[in-house]
This record gives sequence, structure tokens and C-alpha cells, in this order.
Amino acid sequence: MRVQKPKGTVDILPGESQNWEKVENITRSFLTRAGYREIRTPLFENYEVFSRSSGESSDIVEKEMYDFQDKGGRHIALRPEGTAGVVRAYVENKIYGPDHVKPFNVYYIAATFRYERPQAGRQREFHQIGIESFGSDNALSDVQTIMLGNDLLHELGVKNFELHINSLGNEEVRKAYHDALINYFTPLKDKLSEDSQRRLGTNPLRILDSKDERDKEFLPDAPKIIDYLDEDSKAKFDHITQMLKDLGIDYVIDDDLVRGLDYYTGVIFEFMVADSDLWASPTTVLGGGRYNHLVEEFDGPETPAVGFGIGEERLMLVLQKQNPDLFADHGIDFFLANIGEGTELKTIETARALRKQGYQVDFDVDQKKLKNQFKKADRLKASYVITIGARDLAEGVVQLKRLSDGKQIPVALEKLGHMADIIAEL
RNA sequence: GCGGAAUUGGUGAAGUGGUUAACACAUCGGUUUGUGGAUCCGACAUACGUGGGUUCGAUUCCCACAUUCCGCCCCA
Repeated sequence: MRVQKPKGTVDILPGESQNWEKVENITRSFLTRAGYREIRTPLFENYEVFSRSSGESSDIVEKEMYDFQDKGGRHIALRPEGTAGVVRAYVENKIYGPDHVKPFNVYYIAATFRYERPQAGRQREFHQIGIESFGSDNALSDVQTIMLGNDLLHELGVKNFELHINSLGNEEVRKAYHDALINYFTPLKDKLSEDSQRRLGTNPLRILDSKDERDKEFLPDAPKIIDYLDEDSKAKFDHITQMLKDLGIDYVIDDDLVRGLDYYTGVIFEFMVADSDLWASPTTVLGGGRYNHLVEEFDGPETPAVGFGIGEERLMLVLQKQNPDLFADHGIDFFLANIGEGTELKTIETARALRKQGYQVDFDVDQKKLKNQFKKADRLKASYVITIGARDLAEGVVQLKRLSDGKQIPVALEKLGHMADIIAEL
């Protein structure tokens, strides 16, 4: 049988997988220090969990969802984003109850699925790193969320990202702004690109984001969301941006910033990376915002919330380019080479003992010639080779050799239990 | 969903309608058996994404499909 992975999926093989581990370990450590704990929710949910929260008319729901009927006739969907499932879990487990400390802060690193045409940094199965904070509407929680995104990217070594932020208001504000955009663009309809003529009917906000020159000339005079915000939203947005300024976090206010999901209600933001070697136009690596009504949508109590999601594949692309040192391959600590009668057992015993001391140790299970064993040690990028030979063994020693400079010393068998000391002497 | 390009061994690749598919790297074996990253010698594609067609004959021409990549839509 000739097998092939499904379109838009990838195998992450050894060599690559350790890079992911590295990024994920740094991320987990970072978020744990910030008081976020991991949540794991199902890979699939009832279809409605995603269709209702993301917006029935959003592209994600209309054409990108992996959904199917299971054998029990249930309409199931693979998660196309992380937030909805977490909100569902929050409500279903009654985490809004008094037993839980508020805000309730969680993170996840999870596989996510969208039926799309694959491209660089876009797959059908991909991974999102996300955080969500439930229970506070204070600007501090918005600022902290943005700050964590900023600091995490810095800690990982992303160099040239730009933070774009904007504010969407409540339901009424969005409605009024939506209408204003339609009123503005409708008379211009014939001059707009085909895509934007279509957007006028589906999602006029997206016209603001158009890359088509025919559209761009009309954008500067288009209505700005900021002029439609209510006083509270405006004051809060100012408060947030002021704090970012005080924290030394650079940002640009981006009137044209819109996000693909319907549930955002307040501040929204994207961290974008411009790298022409990677993408033709600046690409979002991290995006998020405030969503104060989603919990209610799931029949939970009124609960403000804010969060973000990182596209892990895109993050990896950027890091491999901008911080390759992070992925340096250091190889193993010891390779055990053995030669002569009766050295096999001593070899595997020594491997066991050294591993117990915390070292990465390997040896040649195929027992090839000494020369081949050394070659294998080189291939494994071993720092040291310990040669266990029958002649030496009779005298109670093994040979320890540092491969970088070839220096070799005999080591008494009894001392193998204290490898750190021996290496210090070498 | 729309438009474009690509598809030869483990890797990078050259190449032609017709008897041995170049070259390089890597790998494996050897260079007389206790020490590597050097040199030298040798081995290594039943076959050129899959299926069909044209042809006496196709890896080379045509068609379809698949996958990958690029741009758009959209998004992480």
C-alpha cells in the first residue's frame, strides 16, 4: 500500500521535534510564572460550540471547518480555534463558582484544524498556543494579556514584530460602525475591487484590510471605529494604551485592524512579523482580544474575558530564521565504545550508571569494530567517548576521551559513579 | 474557492524519445583485526509523483489526478 499523509499535514520528526519541545518548554515555564495553568479540552466538540461562537457567517464556519456526523448521528467538528472549547469547559465545569480563584487563567498548546489551501505557515492541521483569562474587566487584565504576548515573543527571541491594536466596542457600537461603513462604501461600489464588492455584503470591516490598490485610495477617508466608540470604551482603550506606553511596550493603533472571529468586544491586537523571506506581506503570529459575552453565549453568567492565540507553525518559522541558536543541536554527552571479550555487560552497565547521573549516553548495540564505534560517536555529536577495553578492564580502568581535542585519560572503574568530578579534571 | 510554478536515489541535483539515468554529498564495506572527524579503493535508482494515452519504444510528448511551493481570498 502506498501511503501519503493528508494534504496540509506534516510529520514532525526527531531533529525537528526537539525544536518544538524547546519552544513549548520555554512557553510553559513563562506562562506558569505568570500564574497561568494548563487546560486540555477535547480535540473535537459539538459543531455548535464553534459555529455559534465564531459567527455563522465567518469564513471559519462557512468553509474551513472540519465537521462530520459521528456514528451516533452527532454533528461534530474538529476545533478550528482554541477559545470556544475553553469557554465551553469554563461554563460546563461551573468554574464561575466561588470555589475558583478569579480571574481564572489558563493556557493551552493544542492541535487545531482548518480546511484551507496550504501555504508557508498555513496548514490544515496546525498548533495554537493560547491563553485565556476569565473574570476581570479591568484594563490591567487587557494590559497583562498583551504584555505576556509581547514578553513571550521576546523571551523566545522573535526580533522584529510590531504590535497593532484597536478597539471594537460593544454590540451597538459595532452595529453603528458596520452601518457607517456600508453607507460610505456603497456609493463607491463600482470602483472597488471584486473582492471588496463581495465583502460589502458579507463583512465590510474586511474592506479596511484590503491589499488591492483600487480599494486603498478610499480607505483614508473611511469612517474610523474610534469615532463610534462609547465613552467608556474609549476611556478604557486610552487607559490601556497609556499603560503599554508606561511599560515601554511599543504599539501602533491600527484603525483597520479587524479580526476574523465575531466574539471580540473590546481591545483587539495582533503581533505581526514582516519578513520578506518568509511572507510577501506582514503576517500575524499572535492575535487576540477581549470577549466579554462569550461565556453568556454558552449560558454561563456574565463573565468578562480576554486572551490570545499564537500560531505555533508561524512562530517556528520566524524563530528558525531569527533565533537559530535556540535550536542548536548539542548531541549526546557520552558514547561508550567497547572492544574485546567480556566487555559487553560492562558497557551496558556503564550506560545505565551514567544515565542515572543525568547524562545522555549511547553505545553500539550492533557491536561493530572499534573504528566504526568512533564514527558513530562523531555522528551522534558525542562530547566524550569512554572506551571499555578488555585489556584495560583487567587493570580496573577505562579510557575517557574528549572528542573536540582528542585528549584522553584513564579512569578507574570506581570513579565512574562521579563523572562530574572526572570531567572537571580533564 | 481562484491564478501560477514544481515533482528524478537518503540529500542536492544533471539529463535524453531508444542498448550502462551524469556528478556531488551522505551512507555502507574495505584499506589486515584497541581509537574518530583525512586520503584511497569498492558498493549504492528493477528506474525518474500516480494513472491513462500517443509511439515500434517514454523518465523524456499529451491528458487527468495527487502532493508541495508562491500569490489572492481568508487566517494563526
